[in-house]
Amino acid sequence: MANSLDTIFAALADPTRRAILSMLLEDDMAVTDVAEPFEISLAAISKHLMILTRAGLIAQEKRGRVKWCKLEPDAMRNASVWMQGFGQFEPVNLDAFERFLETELDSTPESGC
Amino acid sequence: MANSLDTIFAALADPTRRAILSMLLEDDMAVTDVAEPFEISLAAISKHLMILTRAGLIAQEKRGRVKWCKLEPDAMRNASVWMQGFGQFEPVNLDAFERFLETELDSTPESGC
DNA sequence: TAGACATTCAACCATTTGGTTGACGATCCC
DNA sequence: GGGATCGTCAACCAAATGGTTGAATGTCTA
Repeated sequence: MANSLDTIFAALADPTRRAILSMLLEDDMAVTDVAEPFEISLAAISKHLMILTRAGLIAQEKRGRVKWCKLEPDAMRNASVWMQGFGQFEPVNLDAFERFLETELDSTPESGC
Repeated sequence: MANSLDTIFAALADPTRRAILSMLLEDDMAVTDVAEPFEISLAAISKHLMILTRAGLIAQEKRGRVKWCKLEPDAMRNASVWMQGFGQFEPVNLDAFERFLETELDSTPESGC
């Protein structure tokens, strides 16, 4: 059920949840900090995080009274691979590839060993 | 509005719609033929096709009384590019990349100039 | 121990979604 | 022209979704 394309794409369909994922791209965050930039209630954010967790897109770990959220790349990769099957019939994706490779090269040194 | 990540991911979240997209990967199809393998009504299929069209994932063209559906790869590529941004912080996607590049190399000669 | 903080639970609400059915507008063909 | 075929529209329905609020749980700290 986690990592199924149904739940992954449904999770990605909401702009709030995509924004949360982008925030987590920078760093792991506590639930309260995730909620801070949004107008909606903390309970609503909690639900969004539950949906992202069930989709396998993030993982939550409780340390003390704080629950930390971090990206879990596998699920997104699964969906990405599925989608790439639809790119095969056109000579596309090369620019995206180049941008990806650049980012890869740029971030490798500072991401450390 | 078409090609927005909201509508694209929402469209991809439904298994029936993903199955339709897979069918269209093989060939363009008329609405009735798209509906044939499914248990649900033709009207329901028509709605699914409308959602896929509004998301920019397919295009529909009416010739005579038959409406032909064909894949429109741009929208999916947009979403795919967005998703690839989440692969950058891990040394992943390389296998998918390799598979893609192989397909790319295989299909380039026959896709012509 | 008491209070503050972090997070979720439970009940509720409005809207959207995915499905149905039946009627309808086009179009093909006899 | 008239019947079959293709597809959508309209009205309806049940379930899911995204939000709210208030109470509850668990944990830190003074």
